[in-house]
Amino acid sequence: MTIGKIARAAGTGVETIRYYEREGLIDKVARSASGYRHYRWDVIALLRFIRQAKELGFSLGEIKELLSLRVAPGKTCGDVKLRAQRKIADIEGCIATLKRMKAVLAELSMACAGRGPISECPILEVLDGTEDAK
Amino acid sequence: MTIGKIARAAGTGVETIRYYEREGLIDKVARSASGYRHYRWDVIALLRFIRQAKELGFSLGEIKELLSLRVAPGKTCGDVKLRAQRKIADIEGCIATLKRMKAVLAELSMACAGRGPISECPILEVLDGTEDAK
DNA sequence: CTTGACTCTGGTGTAGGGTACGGGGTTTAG
DNA sequence: CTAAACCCCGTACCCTACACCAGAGTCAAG
Repeated sequence: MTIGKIARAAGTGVETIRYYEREGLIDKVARSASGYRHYRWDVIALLRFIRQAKELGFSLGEIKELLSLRVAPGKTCGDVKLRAQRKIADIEGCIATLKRMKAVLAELSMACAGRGPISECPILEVLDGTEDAK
Repeated sequence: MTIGKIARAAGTGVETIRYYEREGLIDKVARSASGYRHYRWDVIALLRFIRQAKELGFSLGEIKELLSLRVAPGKTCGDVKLRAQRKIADIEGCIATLKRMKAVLAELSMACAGRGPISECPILEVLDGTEDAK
């Protein structure tokens, strides 16, 4: 399996695979005499793993960590679970921030009739910060 | 008011102000004979406006748009309100995505006892995608 | 007058997650 | 045998919102 075939099979780009190799997410792999990378099938599963983890919000750095757990001696499910729970907490923090932003925006939007001139728009007034609307 | 004083007063960096000027968020301002930028007090309010809007999730590009609305002829509150509501929708989309991610992670986390060896970790198994866990 | 704090310009660097390009060598189908 | 389709490497570029730096000029206090 050359890199192009692996890429097509995993639904990713060739450059992406080389990038992951550079970043250490994928092991350096055997080369043919002419320098072509030669992959085994299981790399496809690995690439899928990476994509799934990315979709769950893990960064490539975190994914690298997750992958290294699999081969680290003495590591247990608990280590993986810890990462998952930390990520859940991250996501919750993110959601909370977004909700706060949304609440403020909703309030502003409410306060604005949507007609009248710009100069009297309560949204812009609050953004101007002349009255503190924390 | 030189740029440094404005920056301190507004709680931002000097570079930031010059950046905003380059990006067109702040008008080019009068210069002294030696080329120093010379600001009026109301620029502080403008910088505060930008910060508040950023905190509500508007990008600098969107903020520029908001600012240009203020001086555009014939624009009404409705135009501003529209932007606010679009941003609310953006944020809702973002929250929905995060909630989906969180739900999947929570489920995985639940499924993992947190003991046992890595090789049997249900989290890693699902990420591996051998069984489709969309 | 000197010193230190400030300002100017233009260019570069940062992080994240890649994509694109250019100039080569290789493999494979016809 | 040849042309298309691959592959290699290194580098540069995308985006955002700045931060940092060098080298030079300027301003205010002592």
